[in-house]
Amino acid sequence: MALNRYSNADKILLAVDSIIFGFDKAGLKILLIKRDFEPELGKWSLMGGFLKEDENLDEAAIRILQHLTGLRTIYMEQLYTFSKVDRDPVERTLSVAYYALIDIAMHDKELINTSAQWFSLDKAPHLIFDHNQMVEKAIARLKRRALSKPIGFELLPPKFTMRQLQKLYESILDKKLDKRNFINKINSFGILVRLDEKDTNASKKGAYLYTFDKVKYDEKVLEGFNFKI
Amino acid sequence: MALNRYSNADKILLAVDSIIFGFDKAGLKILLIKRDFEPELGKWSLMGGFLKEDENLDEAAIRILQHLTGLRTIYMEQLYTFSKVDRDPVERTLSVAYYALIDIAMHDKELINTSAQWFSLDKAPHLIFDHNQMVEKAIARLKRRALSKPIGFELLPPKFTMRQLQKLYESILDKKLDKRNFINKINSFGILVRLDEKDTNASKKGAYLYTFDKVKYDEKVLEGFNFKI
DNA sequence: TTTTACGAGTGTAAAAAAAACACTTTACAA
DNA sequence: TTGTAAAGTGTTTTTTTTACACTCGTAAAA
Repeated sequence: MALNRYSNADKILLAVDSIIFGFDKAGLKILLIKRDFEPELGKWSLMGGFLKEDENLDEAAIRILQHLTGLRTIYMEQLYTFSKVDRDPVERTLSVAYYALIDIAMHDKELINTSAQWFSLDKAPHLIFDHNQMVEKAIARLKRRALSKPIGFELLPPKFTMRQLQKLYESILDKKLDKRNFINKINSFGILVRLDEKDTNASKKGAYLYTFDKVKYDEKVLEGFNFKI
Repeated sequence: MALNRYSNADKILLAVDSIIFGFDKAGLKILLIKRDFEPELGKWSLMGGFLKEDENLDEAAIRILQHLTGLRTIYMEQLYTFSKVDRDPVERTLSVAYYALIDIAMHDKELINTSAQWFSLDKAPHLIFDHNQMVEKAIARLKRRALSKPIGFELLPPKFTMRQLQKLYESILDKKLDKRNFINKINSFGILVRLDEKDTNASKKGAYLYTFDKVKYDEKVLEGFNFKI
């Protein structure tokens, strides 16, 4: 009886596809790869691979990303499982989408796959299968996340200016923010530490550098906040 | 090459398990079933079954629920995919969890499976496998949902009193609310229509009955709101 | 050497939203 | 007629959010 229940059931291929968000001076970007195998050879796609019998999904997502790009990302989170019957023309395949956050400048040297490329969100090409839908869902999730938890630790360099953090929020929320209100709000969370150093890349006067107070940052990640701005 | 990519990959069993939330006078409940097959025969479990080759996950979730309980639910939503390698002792199985919302009184007659039973959240038994973890995640999701979108259409009878709606929010958020503030807030969304009828079940004076203005309700589901209360 | 240009930094007042709060009404039952 | 139990109803206070403009410091250009 037990064996029947299980043995009657269909076994199915499981893909894991990841939306890799990166951030640099120019804004928020996603990492795409040019497919080097059929079907859809030469088309752009998310980073993806198949789940193995002996690993869980989180492990697969990390393994695939590492293998395809060399990147060891800091933050990955499961997004949604896509299951349309004909989503993959070759064979019935479900795909569990993950999204990841990384600081582009920091990890650029790790990138080993030359067919991988960063695209800003508005200039990204059409993707294979249902990957565009996955990206949309990831953007929506990232937006919600940015409003309810601190974000940036994974996307910014270890030291960053207030304007970089503001720009990050602006690219995620796709909306200009008032700089005074932004600073006041961020400071009210107590997750930043202002250093005595300044960054003079972007201005002659120089801008204070900040780091995250990781303890308070992690507290806020757990408890959440209301970033209504 | 193409065939290789796919044919090297492992195929895996996919379960679909559903957390069914129901609401009645006594509060928020979940529907559990006593397993009638091994392993874990006789233990309590979520409603579950296996995904078939020719259906997508949403379809499977609906089919399984209908088959096990007779219930035709109004609202189902994918929650998360659980993938620990040894989560099912019989065989490697992934499970995609769904959660559903239904009005208990309305659908009680549909319930055909006598081993299915409603439990209030705090009195629910230990469940098999990782099902308790699924329930926790579903409760957290439902809470977030209640704060960002109207909820209740699927859980309440067609006509309901303001106190029933408040009680629903209170059981989801697990927190007492002030009745005047609640009414003011709900009214500000404009999703309710007050009828001339009164319900005298709970009080001698009788309480006004309301219905949802489905058009405005659906608008608010789409645009979301901030129910900070 | 003075002027210009550019981003950095800073605080307050007005408006909106949320929270706190208590008494009256109704109708049935005792 | 009196007691009881739930329904209904607004205002004030507090908190949060928004709007808004000038000075500072430095490097480059005049």
